[in-house]
Amino acid sequence: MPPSSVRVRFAPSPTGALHIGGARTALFNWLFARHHGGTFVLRVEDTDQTRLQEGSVEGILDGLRWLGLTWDEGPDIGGDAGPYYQSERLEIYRDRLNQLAAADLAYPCYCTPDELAVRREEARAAGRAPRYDGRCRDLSPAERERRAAGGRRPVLRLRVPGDGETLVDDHIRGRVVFAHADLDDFIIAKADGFPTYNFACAVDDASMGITHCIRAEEHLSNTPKQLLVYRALGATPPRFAHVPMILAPDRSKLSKRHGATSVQEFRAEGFLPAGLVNYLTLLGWSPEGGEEMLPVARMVEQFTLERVGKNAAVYDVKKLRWLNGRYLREMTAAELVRAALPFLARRGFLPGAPSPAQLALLERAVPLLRERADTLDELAQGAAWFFQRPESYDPKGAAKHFADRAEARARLGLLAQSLEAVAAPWIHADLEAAYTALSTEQGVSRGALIHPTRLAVTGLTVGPGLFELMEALGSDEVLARLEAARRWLAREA
RNA sequence: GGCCCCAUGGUCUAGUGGCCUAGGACAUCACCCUUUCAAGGUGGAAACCCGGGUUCGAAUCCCGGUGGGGUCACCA
Repeated sequence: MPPSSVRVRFAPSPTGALHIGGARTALFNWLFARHHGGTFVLRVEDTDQTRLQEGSVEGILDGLRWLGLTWDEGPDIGGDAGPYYQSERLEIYRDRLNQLAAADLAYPCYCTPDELAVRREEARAAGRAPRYDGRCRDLSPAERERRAAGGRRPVLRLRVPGDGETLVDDHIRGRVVFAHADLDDFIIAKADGFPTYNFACAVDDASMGITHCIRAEEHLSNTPKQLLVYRALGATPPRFAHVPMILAPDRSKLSKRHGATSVQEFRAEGFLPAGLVNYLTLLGWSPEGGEEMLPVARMVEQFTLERVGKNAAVYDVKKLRWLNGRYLREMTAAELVRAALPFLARRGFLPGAPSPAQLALLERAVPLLRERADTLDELAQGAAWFFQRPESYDPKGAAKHFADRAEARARLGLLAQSLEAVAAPWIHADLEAAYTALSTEQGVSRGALIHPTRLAVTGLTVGPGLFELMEALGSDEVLARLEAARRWLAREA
């Protein structure tokens, strides 16, 4: 793909974790940039000093990296359009602010937040739109001076034309018209001198040469304001594309009470970056061929804004799990071992730094385990029998397969005997042959041998194929567990 | 409440006036496979929000209604 002039950005505010909605927005921007051979810029929108959260930027960058969404310019790597923290771009805003004030395109407003809040409430109560009433709009220089002398720090408001309208030509939604009458003179600089979102965003997108602004739909109604800023500044706006929101299963905005919402949480639950990325891609976008599972390269190749839908998508963890499970099953045993290690350690099955022998053991178990796991944590969970001997036997299973204690004990003894005759290291085919022979010899079904064994060895009634399981565990361990089960049966009899 | 966006099965979606007896995927149900559980395979049930237009013909275009969402901060 030839390099192009496409420049897009993801501009998170460091007030928390990387939310899946934000991750999806970042992903679409990234996909768009990569598809067009353009540039993906990361910019930190930290103009609200009161809402900064310790470690948030690191968390967000980390989440993005984990997902594989690499950026070409950003806070940590710099770039020609820097700095990439808005808090470091104050001189730029100051300059533009002065420019607008000098041209009387913006004016100082001395109303306090409290006064504004009161008036807003009054308006709301009276059924009127809670908009700024413009009382500082035409203050004379003398009046301004008087208020300033009174100790009031003004904010700066953009002078919005009272009539006319602003057209947003959205790449996804088409032409959306906003009447200026519905807008008010919004604040572009706070009393502390920091710019507000609508101003900083426009200034930065313009000065950073952003060509396409791809963001969540919640920003659509901000767009006319930003367009007004561009106009006042005499700058050319980017092309806008507002992607649909991601909603919770009850169609409300996604929040904590809906379970995992941040990328970090999904990561901690054992989801794979490939699974999450693939799922997120399918939320609001669909490939031409309709395939569900796409490697990143294919997404990049296929991604266009034309195929982004308009309706909000309800996030469905079931499908995420299904996709994740498919990616899990596509990994090699070695990759899976490495990925599962932290989860195994967290459950106390393995030390954080396992020995080569433990690793080798694990590599034998993982192919068995992954067939019934959709996440890394589920895989770890399913590995319990592998690392620890059963402390008890599943009650329902015991009621069925250990009903007659004496008989079960005898049968397990018989089983142990014939297993001892199988040459170590065990191969599952040999084990199966031994079971088949014994079942013929004893005149019982294979199941009558298999089920009690499984219960004795794992304590469970469900799990991987018994013979593969025993092969992975090894003769010493299996025999020891069989013996332990017989002792238990003797005790319980 | 004002403004704005949206509307295909439970969920994600394909569909851009005839190819639609509306396709795919997840979930669900049944069956098959089978030593259990999964995985896998096969099959089933399941949708164009409603009402008006336009048109020979509408899921597709227009209008209205309804419903959902977003936004109206010195947050982003």
